[in-house]
This record gives sequence, C-alpha cells and structure tokens, in this order.
Amino acid sequence: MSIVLKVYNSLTRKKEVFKPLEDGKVKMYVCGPTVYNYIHIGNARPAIAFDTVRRYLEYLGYDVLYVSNFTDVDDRLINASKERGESVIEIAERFIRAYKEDVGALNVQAADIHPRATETMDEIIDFIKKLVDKGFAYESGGDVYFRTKHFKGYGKLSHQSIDELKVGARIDVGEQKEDPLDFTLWKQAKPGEIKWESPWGEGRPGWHIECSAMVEKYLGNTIDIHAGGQDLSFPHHENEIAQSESLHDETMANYWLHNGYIRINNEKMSKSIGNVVLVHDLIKQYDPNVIRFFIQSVHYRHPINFSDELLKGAEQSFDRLRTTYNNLQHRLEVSADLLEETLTTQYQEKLSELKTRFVQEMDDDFNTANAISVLFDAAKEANKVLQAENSSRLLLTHFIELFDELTGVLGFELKQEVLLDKEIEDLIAKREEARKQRDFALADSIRDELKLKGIILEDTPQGIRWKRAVSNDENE
RNA sequence: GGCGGCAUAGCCAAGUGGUAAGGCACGGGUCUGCAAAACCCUUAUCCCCCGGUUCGAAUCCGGGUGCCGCCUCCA
Repeated sequence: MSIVLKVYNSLTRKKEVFKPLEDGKVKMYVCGPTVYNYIHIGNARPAIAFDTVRRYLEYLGYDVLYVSNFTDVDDRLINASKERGESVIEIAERFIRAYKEDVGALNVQAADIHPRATETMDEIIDFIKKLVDKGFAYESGGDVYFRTKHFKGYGKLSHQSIDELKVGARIDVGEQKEDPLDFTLWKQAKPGEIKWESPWGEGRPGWHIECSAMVEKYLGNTIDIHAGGQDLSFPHHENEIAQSESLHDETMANYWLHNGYIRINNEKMSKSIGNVVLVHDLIKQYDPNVIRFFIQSVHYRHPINFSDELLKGAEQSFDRLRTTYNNLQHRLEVSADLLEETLTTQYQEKLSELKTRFVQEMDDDFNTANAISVLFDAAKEANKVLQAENSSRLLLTHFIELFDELTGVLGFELKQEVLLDKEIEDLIAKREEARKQRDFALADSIRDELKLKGIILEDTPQGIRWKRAVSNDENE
C-alpha cells in the first residue's frame, strides 16, 4: 500500500491528503507567544505539537520553511511595562530569551525565522495602507479598522455566519467602528506609550495584522500550513484570513491545524483560578523528555489534562522505553557473547515492519499516541532479543538506531547519562566483592543504600547494570 | 442563543462499519542467592443511556444525560 500523509484541516473539518504547493517543500507558519511573561504549558503544547509536525515532514524528506512570530508589542506588554517600570522592548527581549530557553529544553527546534512585530513594522504599515486603498479598511479617530462585511469569506474558518458572530461582538468605549465585527489594524498611541509613525498618526499595530504581514513577507501569499492553538481560530485566524485574502485575492493557507487545550487537574488553566503551570517551573520538576512524551501520548487535537499524578504515570511509562534502550546499550558495551553475524531476514522484516507502522500512524494526522505504541512494541521485541544468550551485535545496533530514528521524529531522547561518582563506584565494587564471597546480607544492604541515593542496581548474566530511579518513588 | 469537542478496563489512551491497540497499576508463572529488569499468562462478551439503520456498530442516524471549549485580543 502506498503511504500518504493525511492532515485534519480545520477549514474543511476533514482529514485531507497533504499536498504541498511545491513538490518537496513545505511553507508553514505557527502563531507564537506574546512575550510579556514566561510561557505556560498551554504555550508549550503548540510549540511541541507543530515542532513534531515539522520534524515528521522533514523525516518524510520535505524541505520545511518554518516561521513563528513573537508578538513583542501589544496591550499586555504595555501594561506590563507600566507595572514594572521597564520598557516594552526590555520586557520583550527578556521573555524572548526565556521562551527560547524553555522551549529549547523541551527540544523544540528554533524556527527558521522568528520575526518580531517591532521588526516588521514597515511591512505591517504597508499592508494596512493597501487594505485602506482597496476599501477593506478605514481610518477612524486615529485608529484603523478592518471592514469585516467587505470580506465575503468572513467566518469560514470558525464556521460561523456573520449574523451569529455579531451577537457576541461589541464596541469598546472610545472605539469608532462602523460595525461591531470590525477589528483593529492600527491603534493610536496614548501619551507615553510605545509608538511608530504611520499615515494615520503615531500608534502601534493591532494583533492580527502582524501575522498577515509576516506570512506575506517571509512565506508568500499562499502557504501550506498555518497552525496554532484551537482558541486562535476565532478571532485571530479568522481575521488573518480576512486581511490576507482581501488584499491578495488568494487563499492564505491550504491547511489550518489547531491543537487542543490543556487542562489542569480537570479545570481550565487560568490566572483567576491560579493554576497556571509555567514551563520554566515544570522542567525543574520533570525530565523534559517525559513532558514531551506525556504531551504526545495524546493526539494533538484532543484536550489533555495535566496533573502531578498523570505526569508521574508518564514518567513511569517512559521509563520502560528508556530502560530498554539503556539495556541495549549496556549489552553492547559489556557483552563478549555477542555474535558478529548478519541480520536474519526475520529481523530485517521485523525492524522494517515497526518502522512502517510508525510512519502509517504519523501519516494519519500525526497520531503520536499510536506512534508511541509502536515504540512500545519495538521495546518488546528488543527485550526478547536482549534475553537471548547469544545475540547479534548488529541486531542490537539496529534496534538502537531504530529508537534513535523514531524518537527523533517525536523529539525526545531515551539515552540517559548516568554519571557515577567515585563513592558510588566504590560501593558497587564493594557489593560485587561481597557477592563473590556470597555475603548476601552485606551485598543487599549496599544495594539498599544505593537505592536511597537513587541508583538501582540490576544483576544480569552479562554483569551488573545500573540506572537512575524514577524520581517518583521517594519524593515526598 | 450560535458553532464545536469529549464520554472506551482501577488510571491514562488509540480505534470512526467487521467483531476492543498500547502504557501504568493489579494478580499468577518463569528467571534470580534475594531482588530488579525482562518474558509468558490473566485482566472491558463490551465501549454514557435509549431507540433505529445494517448480515454486522464503540464506530452511521435520531433522541437523551454529563463534562468542556469558542463566540470577551486566552495557546
């Protein structure tokens, strides 16, 4: 059977065969964070989900151009600036750095281009100007608004009619819109606020326009994939479509991908509830590999619940894969009983079958949950091989390569460095000596002692093996 | 009110017409000086409820219940 990538397109609400504009190339844009604070795991989910999309596309051989923005000027930044007495630029700079660190810890690759709103100002102003010229936007009291009713496709992404949307729309005080659904393209600066010169006076861009301008600037009028959190579909993405398609008379993006929400202990994560989990803090408590594994154990479009209990479960679960991987490595390092044979047909088929299944699952709208289950099946096979007295070095190596290859697509690592200090090495040696003397009481007490230090010893026919305990057990 | 999502074993989670993946936890066995790891076996006659379509439905249709999201620049 042929293998075809299918993606769920929010625009059509269907899984569609993925066909890029240009053979072998993919242009994708992912809405990035407003950099006024540390990111929370709700920000981390799209970063991870679409990083995996990118990794998988690259795995399939596509040349991916990945653009993700930083909103470095908006109301929240201005408010933060007032509260902290720091400039908008300083705050943005600091949290862009923090974002890169946090997301980097989660093994999210940097975008090819990370444009900032403040560095795209010329293009933004130009974009608005053209919309005004075309009659899709109007200046009013120093602000510029998009004339929603002039774009006939308005509502096509969120599948709402203009009439329905109007019910919830309202005009804020001070705004002079022709229609409640019109949205801001340019906002006049209040005294003391950060501002740029424009044909409509000093001000700053509205939120939605930066993405339209950046997509146009870096990727073109039509791109392959536009992605972001589910909540962005309305109004943000809807407005982006309105802006870009009004100006270009071309489809903005062929595929719209939206990830599901994150919940904390089954509640919405929000500041008012006070349950916002910052990535910054979380990566101190859990191995980022585990966090990434956990997030991808659920399909990206489904909601995912976060709790300590669930994270610890994921840790436990992840440990099975990691143990297998490290046991493979251990066996290769210490064993003298390995055969230098070629791979049997049976195992060649087994390995390629695992890989094929992984690809099929990923082809089905990036079904990482199922892809991970293939990893567990691979672990089972590898464990059986490990149990054999005489295994092939080549086979073990192939299993390691398989794990590296597939976990590389999902963006986590199974390899675990266990650095032993002198004291621990001595204890291990002492225990080995005790075992030789058949002084099991002493040997066991040393083993217990090491366990308290987080080192678990395992005696195997090929010699002693050790690993770090899952943090789970002892932590109070 | 409009639009949408979810409900599968103790827990997590796939599966969207062909007779319930995978993981954690639990129990039994093998291995081990004892463990650990691993392997083998066992664990949902059933997928929120009620009807319907079908040779056949967790999967499609209708109705109901519960939880949740968007429609308020929040990923």
